[in-house]
Amino acid sequence: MENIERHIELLNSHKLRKTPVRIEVLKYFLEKEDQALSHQDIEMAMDDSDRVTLYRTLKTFEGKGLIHQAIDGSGIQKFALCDHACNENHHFDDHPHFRCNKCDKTICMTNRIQHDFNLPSGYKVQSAHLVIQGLCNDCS
Amino acid sequence: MENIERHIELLNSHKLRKTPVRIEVLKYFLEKEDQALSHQDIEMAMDDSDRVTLYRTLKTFEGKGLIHQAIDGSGIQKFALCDHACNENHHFDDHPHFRCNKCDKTICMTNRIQHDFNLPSGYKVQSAHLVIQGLCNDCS
DNA sequence: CTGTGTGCAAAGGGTTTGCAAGTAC
DNA sequence: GTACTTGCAAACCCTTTGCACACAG
Repeated sequence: MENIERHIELLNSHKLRKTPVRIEVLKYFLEKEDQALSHQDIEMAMDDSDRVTLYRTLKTFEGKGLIHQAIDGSGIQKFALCDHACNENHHFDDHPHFRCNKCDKTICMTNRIQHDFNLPSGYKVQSAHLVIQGLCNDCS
Repeated sequence: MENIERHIELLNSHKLRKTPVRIEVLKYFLEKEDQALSHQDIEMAMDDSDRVTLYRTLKTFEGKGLIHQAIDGSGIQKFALCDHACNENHHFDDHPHFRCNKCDKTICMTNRIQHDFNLPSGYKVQSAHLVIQGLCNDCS
């Protein structure tokens, strides 16, 4: 499919109405595909749109498995596009996130996190998140 | 030194006044030594004490290198006691944190995080945090 | 005694809720 | 037409700031 139509495909496949706000938000995520975006990042990129609507849009997207929260140590909620394997029941976002300490950009990395932690007995692993902080190539 | 006097030792060595609030907060951290505690956790454990004072106490402790923020993916700030090697200039908290998805308890693990990430060129690592989520021994 | 810490009140900022009007399908 | 979405206002946190009084050293 054409990249220009991916947002339509994604909304369809997740059974979401194709409203102007959702299209605009999703297009922005696709444009910044490897990045995790904060509410503020997105809000600034939108034409006008209401803050509240954006909160609800993100919550809806998250609930439908279109985006997931990325842990990056900034203390701020950030969201990133899920990959194709995700749906509303299962998220597979076990890749590391790199956050730049200078420009605060957060990038989703592609390698998988190794799950061989030696936990005390009785502990069960369900997911793991690796956050790497440092300087990105623009800032180093 | 006696364990019962560790809070006094710690306040002395970090050049902090031994006020009742600080002693009570620090005692609680020592009691929960391997855990990362939220503001709320601590507030509930205090006898009465003011919310604002607790914010300031935690900020002071963090500034002096007595505690550090732990990233656990809960979205809430949590703090854990620094180990002996930490001071106001350097924190060495590169151990994984385990958060229980059921009881929300966060535990500091003892093993070190491996720093052999293969980052794209131009990227510089300054710190890394590993968050493991699942069920703790009480909840599994 | 002096500088720091505490507690109260109030301000600030981000997030959520309620509701009426608008829109996708 | 119906159910979902949007935008505005207001409520609701949590966190920070200002200031006068209290207290550690």
